[in-house]
Amino acid sequence: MKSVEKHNKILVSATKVFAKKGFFNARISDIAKEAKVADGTIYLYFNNKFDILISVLEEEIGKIIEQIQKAIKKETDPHKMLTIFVHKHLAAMKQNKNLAEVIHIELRQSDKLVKEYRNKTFKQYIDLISEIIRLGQEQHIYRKEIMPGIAKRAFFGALDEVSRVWTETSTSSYSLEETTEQVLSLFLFGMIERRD
Amino acid sequence: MKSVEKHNKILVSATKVFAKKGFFNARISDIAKEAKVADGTIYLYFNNKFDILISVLEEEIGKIIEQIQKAIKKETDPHKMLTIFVHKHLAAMKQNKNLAEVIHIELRQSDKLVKEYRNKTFKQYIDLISEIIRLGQEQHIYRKEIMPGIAKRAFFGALDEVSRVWTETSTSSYSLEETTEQVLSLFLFGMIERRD
Amino acid sequence: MKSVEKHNKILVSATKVFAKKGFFNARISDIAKEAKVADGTIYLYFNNKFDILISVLEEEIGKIIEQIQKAIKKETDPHKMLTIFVHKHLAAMKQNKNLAEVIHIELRQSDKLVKEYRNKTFKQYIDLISEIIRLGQEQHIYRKEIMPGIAKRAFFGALDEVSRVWTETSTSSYSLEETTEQVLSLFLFGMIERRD
Amino acid sequence: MKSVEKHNKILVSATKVFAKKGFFNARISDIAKEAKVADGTIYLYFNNKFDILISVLEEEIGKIIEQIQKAIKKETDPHKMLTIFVHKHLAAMKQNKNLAEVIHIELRQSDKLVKEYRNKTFKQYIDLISEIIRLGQEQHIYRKEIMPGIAKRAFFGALDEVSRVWTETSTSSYSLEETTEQVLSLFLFGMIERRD
DNA sequence: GATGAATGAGCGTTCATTCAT
DNA sequence: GATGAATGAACGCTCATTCAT
Repeated sequence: MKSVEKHNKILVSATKVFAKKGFFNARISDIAKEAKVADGTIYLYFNNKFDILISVLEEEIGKIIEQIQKAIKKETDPHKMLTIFVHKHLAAMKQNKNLAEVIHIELRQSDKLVKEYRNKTFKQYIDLISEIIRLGQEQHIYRKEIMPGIAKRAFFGALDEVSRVWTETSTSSYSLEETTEQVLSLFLFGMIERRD
Repeated sequence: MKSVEKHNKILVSATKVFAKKGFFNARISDIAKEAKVADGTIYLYFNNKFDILISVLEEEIGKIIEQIQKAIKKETDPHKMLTIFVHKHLAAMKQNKNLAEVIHIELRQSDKLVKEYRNKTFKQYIDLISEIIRLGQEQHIYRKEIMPGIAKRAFFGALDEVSRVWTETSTSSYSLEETTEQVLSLFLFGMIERRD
Repeated sequence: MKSVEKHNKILVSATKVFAKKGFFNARISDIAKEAKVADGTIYLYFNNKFDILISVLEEEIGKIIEQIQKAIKKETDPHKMLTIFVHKHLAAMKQNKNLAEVIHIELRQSDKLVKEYRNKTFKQYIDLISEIIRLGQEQHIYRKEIMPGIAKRAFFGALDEVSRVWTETSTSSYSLEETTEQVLSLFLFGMIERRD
Repeated sequence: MKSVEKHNKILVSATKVFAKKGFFNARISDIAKEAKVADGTIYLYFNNKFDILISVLEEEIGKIIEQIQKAIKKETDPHKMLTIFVHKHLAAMKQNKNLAEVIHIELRQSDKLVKEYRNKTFKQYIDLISEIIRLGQEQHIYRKEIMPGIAKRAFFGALDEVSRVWTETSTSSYSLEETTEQVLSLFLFGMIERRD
């Protein structure tokens, strides 16, 4: 097995273990067993336990973030951009449940390094939303009263919490399509019934 | 000092320490020092470290949840109910930042007992939102296409993430009033600009 | 309740608790609860936990030892003296099972103070046996080859182990009389069948 | 060092420490230091502190018990069997003083697991005595009035207490041979002087 | 004298990390 | 590079003892 493959195998195993037990309850030996390597081998690829978590965040989550960012930057229509954002995000969360769990749980950690990651890479991701909103406001599609700095948080929080439904329940629950449609509809039109 | 007061002092200290370091990095001795009691004293009031976290969730958060639930149940107008919910929730989060941090971080834990709490008390809290939405739908105020089960999550997720702004930054940032107004406006009217 | 009575009540309670859990597993609060006093009260009557054990040994066991010593010193016939020793010892062990348990278990402790007690008071008790044997040898009743220093230990060890039967089993098992008779017969006549 | 050797080294060290301080006063770090390993290493070979004691009982004592049992089963003459039993037991106690101390002290513990060991393996050992006595009675060598169930206890108690003399005193005291001879003579012929 | 809440030293145990093989 | 036995720092928790009431 090539070095890169082993690095990745450990990362995927760590994601699985972190998802199941949480970072602090996960043991290096759990990850090693899951990856079918010796405990010591892990330290050939990562500096320490925390480095593994950071790597999961940076590499695993990073890949998804990058994908979504790319897909959006091809578009110019704010509506379509938002649609892509919502759909891709929820799809990724539904597909890779272990990673979703890690995002839900570990991204909140009070740890300095985790906060750092959230403030750098993850902030860029969320800021995509505010950029889209601003774009929409410039094109007079979105209401100018909306404050993008607050709206981006509301939007991401909604997506995050909504996607949790798939990691919580093993039963089918909501489909990806209806969830995407609901969230978009909610943020675009609001809840109020119009009679015009 | 009366027993109840000391119980409470430890709880407040624990909330502060958990907020700063997170549950797993918090030491019993940290909490003891913060509460100005001996390590052993803590065990006169709580069974173990985890029991303290659960108590923070159940007692401290519980109080706030109860308050909000009460305030809402006096109202009958869905709009006013939502307004109260948003305002009270954000006000509580802004006022008690330590507790807010604990909610943001620890409520996500993969631990069984924490999940249990989230599934019991906390679910009731979130379900308040779906009830209000259903009420609004019956009164033809809210669009019938909205699925309350998804909307409640989006709504709570938005509130939760939005309120994080106050624990993250020490600078003034957004005011309570404008944040409340923004979130309400977003969920009620959506982002799309109407020209009617 | 007079001071002396409380002192005694604690001692009896301690004997019971030590018998049940052993010295190290016994907690001061166990003894306090058994004696129906507050934890702190115990320290008005004893210096520390170990002092209680020593007091049990010295006072409770001491009383019995004294009784037996007195009864024997009234006699002059070695046979009768041995008979009294065996009977009284076994009777005491069967009667006060908690105390018997403490003798069985705690008298062995490697602790310095316990060893000291065993070397002082308890040695005197066991030395009663060697004195009786020597007396018998002088009167040409007991074989002169018997070494009293070894025989006294064999004798006491036998009594101690034999009496354990009553603390081990809740069922009736052997009676006091047959046990006394057996031990005496064994040490006096040995096991070999004589055909004379 | 092979795994088995280290396991054994810890066991021997533990026996020494238990002998000196007693189980409850012995610290894991004492045993580790004695065995020249790190504290944590002990837990690679034993589950917990108590497991070490149980292992000392089962493995160390077990070896001796087995040896003696084997040696006896080769014999058919009750007298010779008893002689072997006494000699081997006392020899083992005199040779391995640490183990002797542990037998003297820890085998009495009120702990459930210790009692269990005493009731299983150790009982078998003591029952060897009653079997020999019964055998002697069938061959009309030993008096039929002797109750083997009581005599076995008296016999073992005598041996146990007699062997204590070597762990108590550092001075030479009694030799192995004279002690063996005395105990045998005592139990076979009793103390009474015969004039026939 | 009596209480029992408070104390804090002390220890068993865990587990991330190292390093000889 | 890979292993996994060994390490030892770190911490939750207990409980004998104290002392203000």
